[in-house]
Amino acid sequence: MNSLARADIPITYDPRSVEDKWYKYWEESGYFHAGVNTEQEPFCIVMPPPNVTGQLHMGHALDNTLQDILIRWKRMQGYNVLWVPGTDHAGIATQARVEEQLVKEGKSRHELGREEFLRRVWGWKEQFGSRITTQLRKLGSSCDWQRERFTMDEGCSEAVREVFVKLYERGLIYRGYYITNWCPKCHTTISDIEVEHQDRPGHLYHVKYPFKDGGGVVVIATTRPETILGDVAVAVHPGDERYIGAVGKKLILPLVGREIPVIADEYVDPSFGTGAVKITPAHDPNDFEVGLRHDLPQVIVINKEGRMSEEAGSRYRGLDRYECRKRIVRDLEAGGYLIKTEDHAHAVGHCYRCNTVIEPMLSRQWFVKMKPLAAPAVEAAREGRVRFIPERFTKVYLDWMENIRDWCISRQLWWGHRIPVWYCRDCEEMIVSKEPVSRCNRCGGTACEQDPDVLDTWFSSALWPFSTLGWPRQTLDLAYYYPTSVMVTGRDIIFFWVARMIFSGLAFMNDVPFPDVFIHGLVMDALGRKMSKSLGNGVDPIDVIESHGADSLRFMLVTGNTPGNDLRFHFERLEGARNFANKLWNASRFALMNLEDFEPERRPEHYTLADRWILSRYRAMARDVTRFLEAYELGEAARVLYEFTWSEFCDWYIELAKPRLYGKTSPPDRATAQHVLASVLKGTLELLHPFMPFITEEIWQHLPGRGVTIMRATWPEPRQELEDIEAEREMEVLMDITRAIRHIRSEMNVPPSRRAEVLLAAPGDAVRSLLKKAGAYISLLAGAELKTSSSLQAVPEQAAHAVTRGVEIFVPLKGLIDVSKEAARLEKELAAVEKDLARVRGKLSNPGFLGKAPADVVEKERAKEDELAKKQSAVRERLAILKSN
RNA sequence: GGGCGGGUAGUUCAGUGGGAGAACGUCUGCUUGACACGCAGAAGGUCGGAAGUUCAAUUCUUCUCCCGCCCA
Repeated sequence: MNSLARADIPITYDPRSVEDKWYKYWEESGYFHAGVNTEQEPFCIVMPPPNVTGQLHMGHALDNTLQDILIRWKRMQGYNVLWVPGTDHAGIATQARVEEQLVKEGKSRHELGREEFLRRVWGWKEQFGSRITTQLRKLGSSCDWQRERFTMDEGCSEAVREVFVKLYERGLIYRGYYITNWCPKCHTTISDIEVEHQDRPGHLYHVKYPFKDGGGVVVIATTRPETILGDVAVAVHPGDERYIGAVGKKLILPLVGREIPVIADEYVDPSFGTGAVKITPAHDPNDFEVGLRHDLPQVIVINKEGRMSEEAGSRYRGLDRYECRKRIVRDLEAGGYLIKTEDHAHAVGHCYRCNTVIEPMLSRQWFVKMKPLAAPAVEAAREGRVRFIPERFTKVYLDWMENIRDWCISRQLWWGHRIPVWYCRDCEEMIVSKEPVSRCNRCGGTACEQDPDVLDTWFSSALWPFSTLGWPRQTLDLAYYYPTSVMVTGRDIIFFWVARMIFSGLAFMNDVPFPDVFIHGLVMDALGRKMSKSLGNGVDPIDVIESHGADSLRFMLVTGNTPGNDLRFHFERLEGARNFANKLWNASRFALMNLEDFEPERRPEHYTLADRWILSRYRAMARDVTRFLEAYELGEAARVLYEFTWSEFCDWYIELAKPRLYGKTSPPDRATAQHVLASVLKGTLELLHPFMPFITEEIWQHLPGRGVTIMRATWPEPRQELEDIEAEREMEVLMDITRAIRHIRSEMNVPPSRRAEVLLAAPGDAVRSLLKKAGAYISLLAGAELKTSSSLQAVPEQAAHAVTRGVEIFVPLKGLIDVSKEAARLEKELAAVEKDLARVRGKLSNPGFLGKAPADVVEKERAKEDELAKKQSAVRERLAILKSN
């Protein structure tokens, strides 16, 4: 099908009838698939894996649109392009969803048992695992589905075990009894960065602790009085004169009666509260550290349910921690211990998953020792081997990396990679092994049990850039595609993920996983709020795709957005993108309607000014698009395409080409117009393809001289020989004059249907010959009958007037002109000209400007002065004539 | 408390050491042989405030106010 009869092309673009068809074609034709070819330069991205049982949200849509743009662009540039897709097992989130299901059935996971529970989760994964990948296809993501990976597939699991064992052998993984962040709802430990600090109103309770030997009290201030039950000391700053005599003495713990010492520690901030701090090593991270330094006992008074434990004593045990707080406060008051209660806002840690208040808790956990791993990762960023775009995120990354704390990696969950460690029940030997252990290698006993915990989900994601390429096996893919080319992800997971991939890559591949990290912001709702389930303000990308098309969604997400900055979702902007798609569709429809007898092989003999102009503009646009893409300025690239297509190609070139295509000039001229129209449209579609893959393919397939797919078309290189400065300059003049006439017509209410006589006085030879050559453009686009001369013998009195580019324009309007209205218009014009002129002359009379500004800038100002001065006198003369009547 | 981002037309946002831009909205006029998801025209801004550097600052520096985010 070389062209379509007019009736076959719908007047409005309908993405629904187009998108699925092309995606299926691309995927089935294997156009997304890549393989090693050492003759070619690779370009590789691994997709940030979405939650396997989740569904596509706007963040994914943005992230994958940006990746797909880079991927499609590089593929057209001739790189060997691989985009690896995959999904994440999302430990806590997925397990929580399945547990919710169980609750509905009136069961718990413990009733089911580990094995049965895991069967249920895998079933859940099977049920929903293809939902998000289907949705990614609807978006147009051109990833290699033949290489789709899952963080818990066999290869990734092997990588996880390998890394765990290697890190353990290098002494970088240890097990210890430490304070960690416990979520009483999720029933697991979480790492420091999974804790979200939110400012909450609370109280600061001042409580007096009496000395054992009579003689006074020490007043402490606390926000968590319930932890008094676990106090083992009171600490003061060593330099605090208020407490010099107290250090070393014993206090009696209120309500409990336990003897506790007053100790001195640098950690205490003497300016906060009373300068005396109660120490609860089992329930506060700072107190824990103090406890270690002073060899204090650890008294656990809150259990894993967030309730008071046996140790809390009979009066309090079993109470919820907040219930207990109330009772303690009452009891302190009754006992005369409570001195005062102040309002006090403070940051409280919440679980990032379920928003429950985190309980610092002592327990035995596995940790990664971070300092040795962080050092090379810091180096890599400092030396520029990893570059963040935008650059400012380097600092965010470095600040975190340089102050990093050990990473708690064990989770008290069942869904995830089980920790590859076994314990011998007989001799308590600990065996760290990649393979299952059934026999103790010390005592030979056969009662070996695997550690019940699983690893943090991010432990496996950290390996993603190389585990997906085959590691720990030394595959060809790994050798060819690693390091990958760029990581595209949101600013919210720089710590969680990007940082961990970087140190993991350095530790196990001896190289950074990617030289560039392209960071984007978050997609907010129209009011600038984060989209969230609880607010119900999320916009479903699939709904948007069904109503407006994936191309519109993609274009909307990418335009007007700068790297790293958040973006608001406005329905109006989506409509704008949809309108653009429709504009492109109709421009193409117009072209196809006029290309029926087009012979692509025949070279044009003579280009018109309009042809030379649009080809030159097209070249500049193609150059800018590529430049912007290279700089990761995707929004700017899209803007340039939008403006060229709409404001230059459609508004001017197509309009100028119409008479030629309608056969009103000559057959060869019609062929030339066809040639330019087709080639500019084709190139524009190709440049636009990474942004709007579906519509561009649909149109491109109808164009003469097409190939198998636009995906494999060659990326248009800006051809230098198309540059034509003279044509651009001349067209600017013609366009300005056209606009000036249109303006007058509109102001003077000359109906568009009426052709107006227009007199042009052009004293300059160059302008006059241009008008002679291409005045027809003005006639066509301004609906004017032109009469041109170097000067007018008889200036019409009844005429509207304008001056631009050294040309005086008169639109005679006998009987139609309102003299006072026209005079007012000209007065306004004159004022504007004189204001400009005064500013330009101010500059030109400044010796500093003349002496120091570059010559071309001065020259430009001089030219401006000249033009403005001429305009001023022309407008003045015109006013004089009007007023003399 | 520390760091970062933003403050530009009614709204949402681009952008830049030398003439303030787009989209949407508003106003006016148009069934012009691709498109009313359109065409043509217009109105609308002391580029948050102050000081400094410069011949020249919306753009660079400092201070300051407001909004948002991250970290402690």
